[in-house]
Amino acid sequence: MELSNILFPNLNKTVDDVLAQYPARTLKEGAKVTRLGPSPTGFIHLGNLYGAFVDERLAHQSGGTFYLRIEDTDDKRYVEGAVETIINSLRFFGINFDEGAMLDGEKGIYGPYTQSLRGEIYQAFARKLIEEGKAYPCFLTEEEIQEIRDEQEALKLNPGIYGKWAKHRDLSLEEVKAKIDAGMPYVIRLKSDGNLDLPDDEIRRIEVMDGIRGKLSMPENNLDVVILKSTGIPTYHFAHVIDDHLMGTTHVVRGEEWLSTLPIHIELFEKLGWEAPIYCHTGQLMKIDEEGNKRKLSKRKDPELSLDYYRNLGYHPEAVREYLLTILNSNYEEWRIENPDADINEFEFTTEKMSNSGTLFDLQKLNDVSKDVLLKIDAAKLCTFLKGWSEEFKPELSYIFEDMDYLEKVLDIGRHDNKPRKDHVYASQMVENISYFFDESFKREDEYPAEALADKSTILEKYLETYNHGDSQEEWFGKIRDIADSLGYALRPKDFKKNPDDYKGHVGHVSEVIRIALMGRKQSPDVWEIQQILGEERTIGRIKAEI
RNA sequence: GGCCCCAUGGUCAAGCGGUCUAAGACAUCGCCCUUUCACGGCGGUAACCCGGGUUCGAUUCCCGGUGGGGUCACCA
Repeated sequence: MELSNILFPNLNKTVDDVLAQYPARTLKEGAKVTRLGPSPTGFIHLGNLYGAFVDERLAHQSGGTFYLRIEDTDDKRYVEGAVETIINSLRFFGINFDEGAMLDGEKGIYGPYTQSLRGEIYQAFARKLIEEGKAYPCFLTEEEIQEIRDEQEALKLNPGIYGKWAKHRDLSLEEVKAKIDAGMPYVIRLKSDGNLDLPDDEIRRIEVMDGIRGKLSMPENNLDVVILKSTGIPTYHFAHVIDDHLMGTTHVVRGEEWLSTLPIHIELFEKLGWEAPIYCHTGQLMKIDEEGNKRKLSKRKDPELSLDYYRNLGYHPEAVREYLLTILNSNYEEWRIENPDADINEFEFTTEKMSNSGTLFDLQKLNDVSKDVLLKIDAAKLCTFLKGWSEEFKPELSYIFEDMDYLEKVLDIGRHDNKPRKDHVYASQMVENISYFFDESFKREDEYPAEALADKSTILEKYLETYNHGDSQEEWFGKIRDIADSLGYALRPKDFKKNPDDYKGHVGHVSEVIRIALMGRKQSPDVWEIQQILGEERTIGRIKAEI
């Protein structure tokens, strides 16, 4: 009896069967096939988005294919509904898949696109490797492996199962059979040809051209890594190699944390007789916290790293997209300045222009980018965006959306001048910014200026007396100047600054009184414009209330 | 600790041996515009990690160090 039959008694699928199911892709010149392979933990973070953007751009810019593969080989981590979350989150940011796992099943002929459904495929290849003597069953228990590790540590050797430490490498057929009959669990390990126990200059090195980093040189792999777990499920390493080959991936984009396992993957490709895809190892994403201190974005649990964090605050997806592109490709920002209105798709994204060192996530930069992005979005769309955000995160703010025409005017204040206002940054900031436009949220936030406090009521009374809602902006301000003048305020701030003793204050203080009465704050866009939107009734009402 | 990646101002970064008394953007500071704010304009502060080479000449190439990061699982 063959070893492979003992190990895979019920496996009918052969490698040839599998290969026949996966024809090579017919791609036009230069077309790239990329993939996103998230594990379904239900947690997507900025780093995933960052990588996904690279994948998406590379594929769609070249007329290639971008597909979604669910890498659920770690059963402990599966979270219900995670796939939907992944797809929806990415869609929100404008990233759509052409193939692979979809909301309504699967699309494409290279499936199944969920690794847990591909068990026989991996097993078929594992069996082939065993038949060729390139892999073997290993019965080492957790305790035994720990003992090996301890011993290696004591000897100051690199830990791991390799060389003479790979004790089950050459088990006889009988030994294997006996252990299996005894019910011992086992894994399948790669039988690595690598040898690192050599003088430095004799160690074989692998050389790989990385799409982002250029030439990479590192010692070959020597570890007998697990390719099939005792459950028969493959490890990431094995699944990656099999899937990306079968599914015709041309470019594998992943974080630099994978760099150190690259030799494993290269050996696996060699053992299987396949050509490896082009690897693109991106730098890590880090961040600056609110206090301005820098800190690296830690692994998975950092809530500030969650995409939801930015959704919650209400960043517009276009803004996040634009920002990510500016840190993704060093020449993007320049291009954007030269082509302020060009479609994002017109920018030619290249891996060569990608930064290969860790990038600090800069919230201030995001905000700055966001201001410009939001300026280009017309008010009606902003309303829709704001409404969508509110419905999801701030339903209590529904009163804002009762009159969408009103909201549209509010959001559009000062946006069409030569020097347009850039008040809008993100949704939660916006609703806070415009809160005084709604009686439900209008409140006095600032104090009246000391210079004009004594005249407050007088100013407001006079303002009311002469108020005419139909006044032009010039007429309107002329009246304020009259009030200021009659009460002893300088008409020009400079005069007041020069001779502060000659005046109570200046015209700015007078209009500040009006501004606070109307808006409750001393900073706002142009008062006249706001009054036009507020309407006569509400304007007069607020003035009266403060007298 | 072994191995690997990375290294220009506070941040993101141009630069790929001379054009660098080192670009730009964000942040910051000052001035201007101005009835506030925002916008905008002008200007300022601020950097090639260190040490050796190679070279007529190094920010740029090589080596070493230092620093930061990653990785050493039946997780991805």
